[in-house]
Amino acid sequence: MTRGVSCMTQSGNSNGQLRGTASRRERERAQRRDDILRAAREVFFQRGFHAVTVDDIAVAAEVGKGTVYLYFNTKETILAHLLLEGLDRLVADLKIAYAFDEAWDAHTRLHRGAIAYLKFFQNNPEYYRLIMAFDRGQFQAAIDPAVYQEVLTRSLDGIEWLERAVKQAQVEGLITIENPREAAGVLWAGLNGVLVLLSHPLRAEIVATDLDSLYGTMTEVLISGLGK
Amino acid sequence: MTRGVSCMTQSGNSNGQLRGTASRRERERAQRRDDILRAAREVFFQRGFHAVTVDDIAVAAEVGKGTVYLYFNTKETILAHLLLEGLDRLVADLKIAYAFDEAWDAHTRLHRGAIAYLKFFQNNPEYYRLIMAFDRGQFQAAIDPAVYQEVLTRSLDGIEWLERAVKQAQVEGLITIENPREAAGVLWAGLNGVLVLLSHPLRAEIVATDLDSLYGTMTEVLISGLGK
Amino acid sequence: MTRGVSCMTQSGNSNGQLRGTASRRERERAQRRDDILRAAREVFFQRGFHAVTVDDIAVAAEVGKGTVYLYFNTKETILAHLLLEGLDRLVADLKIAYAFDEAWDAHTRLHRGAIAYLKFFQNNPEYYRLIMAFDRGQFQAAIDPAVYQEVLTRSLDGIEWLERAVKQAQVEGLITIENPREAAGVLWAGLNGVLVLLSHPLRAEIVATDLDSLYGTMTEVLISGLGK
Amino acid sequence: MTRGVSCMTQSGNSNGQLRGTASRRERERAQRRDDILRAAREVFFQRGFHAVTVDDIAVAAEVGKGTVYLYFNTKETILAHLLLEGLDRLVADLKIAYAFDEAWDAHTRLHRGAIAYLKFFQNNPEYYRLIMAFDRGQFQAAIDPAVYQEVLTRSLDGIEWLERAVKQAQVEGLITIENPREAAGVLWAGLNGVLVLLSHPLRAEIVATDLDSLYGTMTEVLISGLGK
DNA sequence: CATGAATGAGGATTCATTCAT
DNA sequence: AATGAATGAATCCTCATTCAT
Repeated sequence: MTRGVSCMTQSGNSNGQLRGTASRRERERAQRRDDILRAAREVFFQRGFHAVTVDDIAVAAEVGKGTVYLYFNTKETILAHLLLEGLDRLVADLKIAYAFDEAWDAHTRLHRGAIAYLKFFQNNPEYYRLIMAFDRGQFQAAIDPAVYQEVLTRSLDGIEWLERAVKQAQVEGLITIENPREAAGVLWAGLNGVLVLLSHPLRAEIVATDLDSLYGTMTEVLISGLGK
Repeated sequence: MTRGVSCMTQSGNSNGQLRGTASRRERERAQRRDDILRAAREVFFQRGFHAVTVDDIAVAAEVGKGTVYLYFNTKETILAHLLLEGLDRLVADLKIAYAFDEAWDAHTRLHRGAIAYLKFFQNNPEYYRLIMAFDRGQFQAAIDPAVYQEVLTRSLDGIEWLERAVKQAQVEGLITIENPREAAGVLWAGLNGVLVLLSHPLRAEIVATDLDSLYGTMTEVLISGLGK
Repeated sequence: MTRGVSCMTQSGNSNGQLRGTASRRERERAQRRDDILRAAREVFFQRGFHAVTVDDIAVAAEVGKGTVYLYFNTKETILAHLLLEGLDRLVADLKIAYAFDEAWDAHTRLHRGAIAYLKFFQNNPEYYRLIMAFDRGQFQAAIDPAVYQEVLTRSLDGIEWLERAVKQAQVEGLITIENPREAAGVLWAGLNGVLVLLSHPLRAEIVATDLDSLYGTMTEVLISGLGK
Repeated sequence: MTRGVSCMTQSGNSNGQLRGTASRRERERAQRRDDILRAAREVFFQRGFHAVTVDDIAVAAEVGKGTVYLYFNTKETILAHLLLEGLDRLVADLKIAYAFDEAWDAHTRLHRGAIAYLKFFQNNPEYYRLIMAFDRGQFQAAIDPAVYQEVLTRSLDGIEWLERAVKQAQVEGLITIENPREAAGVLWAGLNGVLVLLSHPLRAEIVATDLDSLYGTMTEVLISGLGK
């Protein structure tokens, strides 16, 4: 819902229905674009960025190689759009989870946020890896600065919602630590730390613990610890 | 003699003096090997795995390109040995920090371990990134299974020391959570989560908090939370 | 009507007014064609044949890319027409200069021709380069044979006027060499040789002489030498 | 003779015989290099720079594609070396022709120089075209500045010898024009102008004159004209 | 043991041209 | 007539690895 709009490079045709040949052209363009992104998603997620050639994407999308370049300037750009896609999904999930228009208590809200993050990780492991790996290596250099900004902005949304929930928890006396940004950082770092550890086959083997269990424990430990 | 030893960076050569031409040959081999690893360390850490060619390494090591292949089968293998090197350092640091032959209380021991991990991260950011990035991407496939085992073994050392400290903390009543492995997992995940978050430029920007401060808070929160 | 006419840049359209929709269509076609040629002239002269894409031309002409191919079969054809355009201009300039309907003496006529050639070179350096470079490289193969013929025909006009002036000079005793075609060849080769040398940055640097001066000297030397 | 030495990138081993494996390596390298240059000469001269791929050169040289890049950084570099090769030959021919250690009169010397230039053109038409085309188009940008300098230097040799002969002609009263550089420019421009004209199929057709004849006439006309 | 010359598979990107609308 | 989306052939260059000396 949100994703489609926010990722569209051109358009901005928010008026829903379009009519005439111009609109059909535009719809076809959007369709092609989505075809290519879907194809890229498949092959990137399956075989990894480096192992995939632009030809592979073109074949999977059933278009010519040149067509891919008609919609995306570089291979990296395609990956960047998948990254944004993933971030969109995550942000959307978190928005629903935090639901600041609902009258929940802080404990419920924090739990819902934590659960939503875990679910996102479990349902979209490739997107999660993409988001976490972003900016590592020489990838960052090849990326449109606008995309970087976009990633930053969206990520800030997530952390700000968390911070807002933390403030509520402070009001309710659940959390006693002063600095809300630091408390939010601890929560994010702790929960994400579990995902990072267990998303890695080798480290998962070392920890030898069930993800749900460890994540749950971490949630309790953090909330408990933040409340002194 | 064993491979495990040979990848010690500052190899103690604790068996004293080797004599005769055979020993000189061996010493020269070890020297060459170290030269190459040192060179690889420099260029890999400076420019990244992909940007570096085997030629670069050979030039930096002042040996022929073929010589590099005399000591390491593939480019990936070299990186793997750097990874082991980093792990060696980390394990050595942790061993000193935990110092189970000392009669410290659990709180002190846990703190010392946490501080050692942070120091390692701050003093060897490239080694840390290498360790964390291990197994991501196409790297894992190209790696010698023996190295994988080695990494697993060493890492287990670290987690077992942590677990041992946790058990001591349970005995002393500092930690009330039942499963010591889970408690150790929470500690590792939490502390490492801070490092992961702040080792990433973009996320560091988002969190906008000082590393030492956040890491310290996390330590307190975790210990406090694990003690109910 | 004939292709030859259509490539006149400032086409005289000497057949007066065309009327009716048919004529309007035709005028519009001619207009589009000129738009494209004008655009091609700009971009080719500014950035060179190879650096320019058909898309660049289309954008500069403010037409669709397909439209370009409606008027010219290949990218090379467009260049060929620019070449003819340049040749048209040169021939027109020479015609005015030689002005065989005027009662000038041979010396004046030869001088006027020489000056006109120099002025063309100075006022239209890109056209001059185009004319001189013609047939070099792989360009010749991609060219319409009709264009080749056209170039040949026009060029012959020029040399024939020169020859006619030479014959007048023989009559007047200014030139004593027997074969008028050879004398004309010497004049053309000599004057053109100066332009070739000085139109080339590196060789201009080597010769280190002012164009006007060298050209003037050459003119005198040739006429003088041809008169024994 | 001169050429080989002056074009060698490395080496400078002017001591003739080399011994030992190091020298053999070096000789083999030089041999490979020459193989590639010879192959490039063939295919470039036959099909033109743009029509030739690096693969074509590799195949013709019977080496791998990578090997070509071991000796020359870019395709343009190869052409540049062919250009220098041609220039070397020309300069060598001119040196022999002018032979300033001989006690010839100016007329003889000028004639010998002119003839040598003509012979070079006739024996090495492709080299001549290469030299004349140099610096046109985008080629100049891709070239090593050192090569440009080299071309400049060599070319200056040629023009200086011509100038020296002109000065002798002034002393002997054969040439009365004041500025020797200008007189040399006229001679070079005139003779080269004939070659340019007749090296071009279309213009040769227009002029319709025998090269030897026109060149000879030009020589006489110029010398005669320069002497008043 | 040491070397470094040789290899050639591999891949991103461009662009002239076509053709359905 | 006009358009511009789609195509895919074409090409330069890199670099890990091998192997003869």
